[in-house]
Formats: sequence, structure tokens, C-alpha cells
Amino acid sequence: MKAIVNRSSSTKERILGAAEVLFAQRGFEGASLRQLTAAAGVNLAAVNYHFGSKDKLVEQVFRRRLDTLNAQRLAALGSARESGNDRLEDVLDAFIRPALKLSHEDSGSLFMRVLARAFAEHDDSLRQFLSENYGHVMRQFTAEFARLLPHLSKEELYWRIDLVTGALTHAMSGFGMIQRKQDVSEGAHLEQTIQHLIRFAVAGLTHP
Amino acid sequence: MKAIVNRSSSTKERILGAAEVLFAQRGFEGASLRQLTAAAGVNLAAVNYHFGSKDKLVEQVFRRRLDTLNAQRLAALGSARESGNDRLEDVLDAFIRPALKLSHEDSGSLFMRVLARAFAEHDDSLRQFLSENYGHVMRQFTAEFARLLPHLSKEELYWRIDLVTGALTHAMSGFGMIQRKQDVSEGAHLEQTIQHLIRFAVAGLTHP
DNA sequence: CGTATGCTCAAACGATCGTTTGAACGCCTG
DNA sequence: CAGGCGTTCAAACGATCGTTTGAGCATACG
Repeated sequence: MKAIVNRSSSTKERILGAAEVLFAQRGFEGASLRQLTAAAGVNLAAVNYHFGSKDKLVEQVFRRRLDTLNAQRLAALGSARESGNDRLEDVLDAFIRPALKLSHEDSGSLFMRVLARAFAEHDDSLRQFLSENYGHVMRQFTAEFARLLPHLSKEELYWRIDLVTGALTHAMSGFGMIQRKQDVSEGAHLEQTIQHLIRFAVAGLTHP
Repeated sequence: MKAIVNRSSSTKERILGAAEVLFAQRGFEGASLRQLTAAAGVNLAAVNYHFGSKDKLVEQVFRRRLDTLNAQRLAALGSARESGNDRLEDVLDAFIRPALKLSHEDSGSLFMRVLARAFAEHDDSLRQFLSENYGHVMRQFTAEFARLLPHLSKEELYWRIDLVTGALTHAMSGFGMIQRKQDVSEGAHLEQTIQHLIRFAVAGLTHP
């Protein structure tokens, strides 16, 4: 039978947390399991025991954040359509707000850097994993953009979406611009940043 | 005395070429010197003989492309100002055109992927190298943008420039969108792409 | 109590990493 | 021809990599 109290959850979580930090700092290949387990305060063998391999650990680092992130995105998109608030700004809000909220959490900004790395790396297995598990989210948003921008050709639309996502990924990976200002509350700054990114994205998508 | 015919240039060039390919594919840490020298058809020790270390090789991979790229950018910016064509579109053209021309060369597109990797990696030594050697270029263009967009606050301007450069870097690193179409000539497609990126950047910089 | 079970641990595995070494080669110069 | 020089080469260096092993520990269950 299984143990009633699964003590391994603590170890697993500490590994995932340390992995997120080190992957953001040194990359997937640059961060070794010895650095990682030392930072997490666990034994070296714990990674292979709990995750099977380093590659599986990388997948879990993505899953832990992207499962909820993309679920929130789709939920926000759905409720926007349902309530009739489905202008371009609303669709972009549904896409941007969950990611920006995540990047303002405890170590969520580090994950955005990990995500930016994954975009830059043209590693096929990683891209395949992301496409298989989260491709439908991007597809749904793309369809929504196509509906709201019917005058754009398919090629034109894809290109603009590509440029906008590039800008957002770049910005949210924490290049210093999206930092809390001292004289405004965290909630107010988050709202300012969201409106900022939405206006930029709208301009990039709708320009003549 | 020195050898009249420097035969080592062939070896050095082959190493630099192979390094560009493998760094783009597997990253700086992921590409080993053994893979690299095997692909270049040279001996393993040749890298340390000609470049001193792997890190120095990485620097030279950047230097070989960025020296001419940024020189072209500054030259284009200078001649634009000189001839009076210094609207926002012209400044952006001076910034984008040399990079896009490079990305259409033999293996130039691979270098743009290497560059995108460098942006994603928050490695301090690499960022310091790029800032020390090519920071003045970005500073000069930023000053030009500030002159042409005087109604924007400093913070606002930096943010927009950050988003635009993120979009351009992302797009030019070859995510499939900027590919030659079959039914247009290379020169025409290059011109279309440039105008495309410029219009996007103008929209992102000037939106109200 | 005895014994599975889940987990942690130190130690070692073979492989591969960047780098160094010293001999050998080809070529120019005096 | 002799000697020096720039370059290439196979081989080895110590370090570090991801992974595996088997003993040890604690807890839950018959």
C-alpha cells in the first residue's frame, strides 16, 4: 500500500524550485544535477529517483507552471467570449494577464526566463513537448485573432502574432523594464503593465 | 618572421563556421569541442591553439559578425542623418536592414539564432562582453529615438524600445515566418520584409 | 513482532567535458 | 642543407557530467 503521508512531496517540490532557479540562471545544460541537488538540500540520487532522469525533470518544471498558466488563459478567453467582452483588447488581456500575474509571484519571474530560454533553444524534443502539450492554446488564440482581424491575410496575421509574442516573451523574461516601481502598489503596477503591453500588442496587430 | 601565406586562416574560418552552426543548434554549453572540430574537419587541439579557449572562441563568433553588422548600422544611421532622411522610418531602416541582410546570407541566419540565444541567456560575462563592445551602438540609436519621440517619457521610451527589439530579435532568429517565398525574387522579398518590420516597429513606438 | 515499502544516502560507474602535452610535419629563410 | 617556425596531430590529463547501485533508515501493516 501507499504511505498515508507522502513525505516525498517536500523533496520533489524543493527539487522543482531549485531547478527553476538554476535553469533560469545557467540553462538546461549549464545547470548540473550536483549544483541543483545541493541548492535544494537533497541527495544527488533524488532527482533520478523521483523524476527518472534530468530530461523528465525539465518537463516537470514546465508542466508545473504551464498547466495552470494555460488553463487560466483558456478560462479567461472563454469567460470573455461568454460575457460578450471579446474585443481585441479582451483577448489580449486573457493571454497576457495570467502570464504577468505568474511573473509577479514568488519565483514566477524565474520561470518566465526559463520559458524565454526554451523559445531561444531550437531543441527539437523540447519544442515537440511544448507543441504537443500546449499547442492547442496558441491555436485557439490564433483563431480568435483571425476572427477579430478578418482583413489580414493568413500570412500577415501569423507574422504579426509572431512579432507580438516575441515582444511579450522578451519583455516578460525580465529584462529589467517590468519591475515594480517604489511609489505604486503592486496591484496598480501590475495593472499598468498589463495595459501597457495590451496597447503595444494592439498597435502591432492593427496597424494599417 | 611571419609566414607569407597564412594557411591557418582556413582552419580558423572553418572552426568559426562550424561553431556558428553548432552554437545555433545546441547552444554554447551544449556544443562540445569534439563535435565542433569534427564538423570543421580539424584537430581537437586546434581550437585552443588558435583561440586560446572555448570562451574566446564564442567571443570571436560574435565579433566576426557583429563588427561589420554594427558598423553598417552606424554608417546607415550617419548617412540618413546627413541626407536629411531622418524620420523614424529611416532610423529603423538603418537598424533593421543590415541585420536582415545578414540573416539572408549564407549562414547568417544561423548567427541570428546564436544572437537570440545570447539574449535569452542571462550569462553575465557574455552580456558584459556585448555591452562593452557594442553598447554604444544601441545607445546612439536610443538617443535618436528619443529625439524623434520627444513626447515620450524616458521610462516609456525605454520600454517601447525593449519591446520592439524583442520582437525583431525573436523574428529574425528564424522562427519560420521570415522565409523566402517562391514567387518573388530574393531582393524583393528582403525589401518586403524590411518594410514589414519597420511598419510594425513604427506602430509599436508611436501608438498613443 | 516481523516484514514489506518508500525514501535517503554515500559511493561508484562509465562517458564526456575542456585543456594540455610533446612529437611530427611542411615550409621558408639564412 | 640546416635550423627555426607555424601548424597539425594522437594521446592523455584531471574534472565533471548523468546515472546506477546497494546498504541504511523510518514508517505502516499483517
